[in-house]
Amino acid sequence: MAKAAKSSGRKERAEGKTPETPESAEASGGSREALIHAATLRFGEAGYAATSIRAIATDAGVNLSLISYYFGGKQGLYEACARDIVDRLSAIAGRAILPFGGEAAELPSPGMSLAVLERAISAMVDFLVRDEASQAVTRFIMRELGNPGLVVDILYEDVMQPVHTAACRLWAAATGGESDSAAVKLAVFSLIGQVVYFRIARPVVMRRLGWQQMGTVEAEAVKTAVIANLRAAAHAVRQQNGMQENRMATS
Amino acid sequence: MAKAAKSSGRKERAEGKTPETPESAEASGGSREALIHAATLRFGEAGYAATSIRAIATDAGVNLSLISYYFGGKQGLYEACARDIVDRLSAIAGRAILPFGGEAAELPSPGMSLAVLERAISAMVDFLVRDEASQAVTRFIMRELGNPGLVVDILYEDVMQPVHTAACRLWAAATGGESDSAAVKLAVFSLIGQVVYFRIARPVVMRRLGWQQMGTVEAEAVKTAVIANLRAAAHAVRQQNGMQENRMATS
DNA sequence: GACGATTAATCAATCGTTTGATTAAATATT
DNA sequence: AATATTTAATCAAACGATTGATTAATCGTC
Repeated sequence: MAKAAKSSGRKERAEGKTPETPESAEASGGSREALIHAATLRFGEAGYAATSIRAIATDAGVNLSLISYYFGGKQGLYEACARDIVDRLSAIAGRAILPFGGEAAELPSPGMSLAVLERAISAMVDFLVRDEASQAVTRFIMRELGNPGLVVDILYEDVMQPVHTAACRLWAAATGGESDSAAVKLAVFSLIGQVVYFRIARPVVMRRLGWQQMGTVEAEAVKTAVIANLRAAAHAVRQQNGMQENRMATS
Repeated sequence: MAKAAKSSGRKERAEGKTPETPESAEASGGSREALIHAATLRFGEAGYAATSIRAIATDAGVNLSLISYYFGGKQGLYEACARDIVDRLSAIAGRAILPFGGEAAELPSPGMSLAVLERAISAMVDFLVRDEASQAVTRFIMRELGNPGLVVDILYEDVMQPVHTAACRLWAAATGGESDSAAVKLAVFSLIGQVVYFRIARPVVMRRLGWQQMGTVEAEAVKTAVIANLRAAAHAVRQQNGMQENRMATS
C-alpha cells in the first residue's frame, strides 16, 4: 500500500530492455515478449522448478498475473520459451548448413564438403562456446535433454535431425561413404560432441587451461583443436575408403 | 485461519545443533545412508530445487526430521551427496588411469600409452553411456557443471584435474609433445567430450541411429567410433611432430 | 535412567494461481 | 460527431497448497 499511484497513464512502456521488438507488438504493450525474454533467461539459469514466476515478472517489469493471462500459467510460459528457442535455432540452422547439405542441395566436392563442415564447426563454437548471450539458450536445451519430453521431440524434429542429416551428407561426400550408415552418423555425433562439451565443461576447461575468459583467442584455440580432429578423422576415413586426397593448404 | 500468534515467540536460535557424525552413525538402521542414496537419485533426476525433502524421506523410508538431524538441512544433505559422489568417482579414477599416467607413474611407450588411453575411453563409455545405475551420478555432475560452485571446485580438484593431467601425460607420450601445452590439453578435452556427449545426447543419438536401447552392441559401436577418432588424431599429431610410427594392427 | 535415534505436529515463508477492480482503446449505437 | 458498450490489458490483493525447518515428545538400547 501507500504506493505512488502511477495512474498518470498506461501508455508509457517503462521497460525498454529489448531494443529489438521490430514491428508491432507495441499496441499490446510488449509484455508478452518481455515475459518470454525474462523467462528464458531465468529458466535457462536455474531451471524450471527453481524459478519463481514472481522473479520473472519482476525482471520483465510486468504484473504477476499477466503470466496466467497470456500463457495460462507457469508451464505455458515455459513452453512458449521452448517454442521461441526452437524457432530461433531452426532459423539459424536453416541458413547455416542446410543450404549446403540439405535434402534439396547439390552436394559439393569432397574438398568443399570438408570446408563447409569446418566452417559449420567454427560457427558452432562461436555460438555455443563464445557467445555469452546464447548461454541461456544452451542451458535451456541441456536441461531439456536431461529430462526428455515434448520439447526435445520438437527440438529433434525441427533442428537436430535436419542439421545432423545434412552434416552426415557432407561428411559422406567428403570422405566417401554412405550418409545413412551408422559409422557416418556416429562420426558426426562425435564431431558435434566435441564442440558441445567445450560448452558444458567450460568452467573446467577454463580452469585447466588457465583461461580467465572465453573470448576470441580462446575460441580460436578450441576451433583449431576440433578442426584438427575433423581433418585427421576425415583423412583416416578417406584412406580406409581408398579415396585419393588432393593436397590442399592446411592453413 | 487467522490463527494468531500461538507461540509466544521464537525461543532461541540453536544453530550449532547439527551432530557432525561423518563416520559413525552405523549402529542405527542406516537411515543416514538411506537418505544419501535416495537423495542422490532424486537430486540427480530432477535437480535440487525441484526435489522436496519429503519425497526423499519417503523414498528412504525415514522420518522427515532426520534430514535436519543428520545433515542440518536440505543443503547439507545435498553436499553430503556431492561428497559421496566425489569419493566414489575418485576411487574409480584412481584405479583406472592414474596408475598409468599419474605423476608418480612411469610413462609407457608411445604405443602402450595409446593403448592405455583406448582402454580408458572404453571404460568411460561403459560407465557413462551404458551403465544405467550411473545415470543419477552423471546427471548430478552435469547439473553442477551448469551452475559451478563449491561442488565443482571439489570435483575438479579431486577427480577431473588429476584424471585430465594423467590423460595429457599419456597423450603426450603417445604422440610426442609437451603434456602441459594448450594443444595437448584441448586434444584430450576433445576426446573426453566425445564420450560425454554420447551420454548427454543419448536420447538424440538413439533416435537418430534407430536404437531401442543402449546395450552392449550399441556401446561397442560408440567405442569404435571414438577410438577411431583417437587413433586418427594421434596419427596426425605424430606425423606433425615428425614421429615415426610402428605399424600395428588396426583391428 | 541416560542418551542417541526417531517420530508427529507445527511453524513461517513462499509457491502458483485466482479474483475483482481499473483503465485505455476499440467498437457499436445514436 | 457524440455517446454508449464491449474488449483487452494491467494491477493489487488474497487464496490454498507446499516448502524447508523446528519443536517437544517418544522409542529403543545399553
